[in-house]
Amino acid sequence: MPELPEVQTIINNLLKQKIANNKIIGVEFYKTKVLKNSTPKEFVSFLKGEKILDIERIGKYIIFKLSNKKQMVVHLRMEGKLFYESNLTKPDLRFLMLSIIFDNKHRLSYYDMRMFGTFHIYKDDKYLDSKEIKKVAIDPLNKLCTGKYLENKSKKINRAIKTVLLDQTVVSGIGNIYVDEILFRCKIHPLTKPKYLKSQQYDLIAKNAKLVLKDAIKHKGTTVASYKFDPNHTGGYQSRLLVHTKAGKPCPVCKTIIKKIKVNGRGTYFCSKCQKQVGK
DNA sequence: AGTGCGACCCGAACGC
DNA sequence: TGCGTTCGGGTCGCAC
Repeated sequence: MPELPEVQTIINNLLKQKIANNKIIGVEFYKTKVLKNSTPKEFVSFLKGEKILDIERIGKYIIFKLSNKKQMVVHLRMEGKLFYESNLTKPDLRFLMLSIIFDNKHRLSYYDMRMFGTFHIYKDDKYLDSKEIKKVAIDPLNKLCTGKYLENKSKKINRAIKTVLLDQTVVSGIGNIYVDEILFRCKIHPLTKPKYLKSQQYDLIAKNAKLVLKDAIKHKGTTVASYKFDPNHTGGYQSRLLVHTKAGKPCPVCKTIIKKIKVNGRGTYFCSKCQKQVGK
């Protein structure tokens, strides 16, 4: 699932392919369900004639900065894919939602098996006031995302620490894969309530979040289901996962068999020996 | 205000 | 083999 490292990799890859500064000449629609605040007609007239100047990330949202102070905000949810390509990606054709066509004959195509992704369009930086972007808390890679910050933000929440770290209004960009990896490295049980965690454990969460997420970006994200950052490339971080998807396998630290439980409905992997639950 | 949970969606995985 | 059922994932919105 695209989380912070996957979204960042997709952006890096689009910019590397020099998507910027080509003029948009049209849009082909195959399904229109992903358009959230425009009709297809409005969407195409909004984009036509504009250029993508830059691409940024806010949490798991992708912000396309367009000419004439326009912005297109995309969220991939679980299965969304953005490919900059000269031809449509054949095996994925049945999941093709739309293609934005450029004057160099290339296209930015959106594929989504689940049709869960979202496209919003805004002018004059109004995306910053939109309800989806306003909710996004500090980025875990930000220097200001410290143990102290996480502690202050979490301590009044009476939910499992895993659920808290997945809450995008607490800290943004972390999803179900990386939260398991971060908590394992911190030796914190995913069901632990924030009030039972010490300040130094919050410091550890802040530190390991940066470490894991940066390392995952370095390896171009994690492919456990279908994530690809372009039609021919999957991520590489799956080979570095320590607990996520490892149920039944030995813990890389103590050889105890990794368990899988549900936390707030999410599949959760952890080592019951390394990650002891404190309090209830 | 904080919390819990169903809805969204449908291919893949699973069970019989 | 082939059918039906369940699962999962991020986020929203509603009920308590």
